[in-house]
Amino acid sequence: MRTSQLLIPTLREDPGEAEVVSHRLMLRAGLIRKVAAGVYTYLPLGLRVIRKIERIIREEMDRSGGQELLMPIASPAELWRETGRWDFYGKELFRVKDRHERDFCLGPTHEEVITDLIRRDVRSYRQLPLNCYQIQTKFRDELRPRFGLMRGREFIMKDAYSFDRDEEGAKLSYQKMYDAYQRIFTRCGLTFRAVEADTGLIGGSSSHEFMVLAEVGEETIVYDEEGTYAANVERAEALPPAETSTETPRPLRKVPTPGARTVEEVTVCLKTTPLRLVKTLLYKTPSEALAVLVRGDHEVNETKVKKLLGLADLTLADAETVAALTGAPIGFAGPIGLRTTRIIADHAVKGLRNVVVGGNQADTHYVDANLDRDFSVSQFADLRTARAGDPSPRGGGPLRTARGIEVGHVFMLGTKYSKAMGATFLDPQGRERLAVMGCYGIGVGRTAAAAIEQHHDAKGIIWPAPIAPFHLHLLSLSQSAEVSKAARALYESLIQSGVEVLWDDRDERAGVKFNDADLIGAPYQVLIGDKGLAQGTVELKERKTGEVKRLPPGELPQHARTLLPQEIRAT
RNA sequence: CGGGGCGUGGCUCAGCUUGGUAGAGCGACUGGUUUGGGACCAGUAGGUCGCAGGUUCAAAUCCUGCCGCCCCGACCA
Repeated sequence: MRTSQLLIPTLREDPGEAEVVSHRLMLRAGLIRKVAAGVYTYLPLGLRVIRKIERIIREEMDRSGGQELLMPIASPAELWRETGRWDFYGKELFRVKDRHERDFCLGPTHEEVITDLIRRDVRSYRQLPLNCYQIQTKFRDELRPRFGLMRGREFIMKDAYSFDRDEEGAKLSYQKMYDAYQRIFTRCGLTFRAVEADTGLIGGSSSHEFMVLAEVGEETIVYDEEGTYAANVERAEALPPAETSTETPRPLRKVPTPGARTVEEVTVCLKTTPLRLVKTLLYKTPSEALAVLVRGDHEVNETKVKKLLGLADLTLADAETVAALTGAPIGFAGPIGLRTTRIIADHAVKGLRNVVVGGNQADTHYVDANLDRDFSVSQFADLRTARAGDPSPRGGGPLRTARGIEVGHVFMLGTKYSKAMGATFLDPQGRERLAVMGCYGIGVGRTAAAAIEQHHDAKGIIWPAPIAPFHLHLLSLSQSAEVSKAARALYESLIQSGVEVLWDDRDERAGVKFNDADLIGAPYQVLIGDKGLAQGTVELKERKTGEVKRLPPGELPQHARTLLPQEIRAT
């Protein structure tokens, strides 16, 4: 295509609203424009990238037995009430009313809609297994949309749903998708890692996230060097400490700790270490107040607490609640004499002796408190957040942490949705069985953003060839008749040989074209200028390395094809 | 939800403290000179200063409310 006829509004200056690299470059290179917070228009160049990614996804999904369908964006509240997610999903669900005041939502994901379809039209084990997918616009009213396509309120997502006769079959379906995802992100040119993940609002028994490793990633992952364990920190297991204290319990004492509210302040005040402290965090759940105990140097993992208790909602208690439970302001809560029965604790608390805890009285703590003698705990569990340096739960070396962008997520759903919605089929014996489900998502726009995060330099984007908007950017460097003629001929012959070429045929100075080409980031540039033509050559320049080859224009189409990835050459 | 910041031509921003005829650079358009890394000269067009109300002889500027956008935080007791 020709630049003079395409809408590619590149920006010379950095837009004020963009913070991270991918967002900035997408705006500057003319890929996207914002319509509202977290809502974007895809311009021609941006859409080409989206389509490239979608195409790779379709090929790999189809190859793995998926079949494409398309579900509506709007769905009625009734379906969501059946699974309880009309309430459970909370404020993130984009809700709308029709003219009759009936509730609808704009789908953030489509388990309800697909399960409704399957329960109506799939009756027999003969129709299973089934894997249906779609690439559709999704809506999530994010608490904080940010970073352009990285976290939008409206975004394009591939979502797939598998239905199997039994657990065994479901595992197979899951594995197929897991493998397909490996191929998809590899083909997109990404450096990524599959990690164990929390299942969040989707639910189900287990899941893996596909994380693109990048500094700006919103997720933290932990992993061991041996590669035996990698997980989202929300989920990462923390092993109980190997050692338990053998100290002799000393008598409990109440001591003044004026103004010492934080672990830091208390340790300074009492000249001790966080390892000898037990923090008491008070939470409110929809039904009760709850105390969670962790060692002073540890952090409560709220995801784990929610999961343990089956809660959708968990918030730290406000000052009022804290006062009611402890009789003290925030900062002095402790398990001794606390006005709640529900006290749960992290494993690490169990082996401690003679610890410091809050006194449930202003400016007061207890020292030499001991479990069972001075306070009791109704349940021990893994409730803390894993951190760098912890032993790997799979026995490998110490855990490390990294940042990741979640581009894909695969879930083993089990029968959560089929049960709630009655998606059953008849097995060979004529017995009614619940379909066993899985679901699998990929953020298409986020994948594009992640690719830019991993592939750019100071001048602009450096697209991996398979998802580049064009393979080659042809720059005619002057308006002379010779250059125009040669460029046109080359443009035609490149198209003939199947190369996707963007020809900058504008009446612009060479510098402007160079800068735009570097910004837009096609993997290769072809420069045609009067100097080169006088010697019978054009220049082929690799965007990534800046390496230049001079060759006669006639040889270029042939040569260009050899540079393109196998899968593109084949098309 | 809390805190902070911003909203002035297509873009980046100045002007606001101390009210008095709305500015710059880039971009666009016209003509000319240029032409291998964001040219130069001359000229032209383009803004209800986010919206509403208030104070004032007079408001981009002061006050109030609302809307939009960006960033940080959302409690580790």
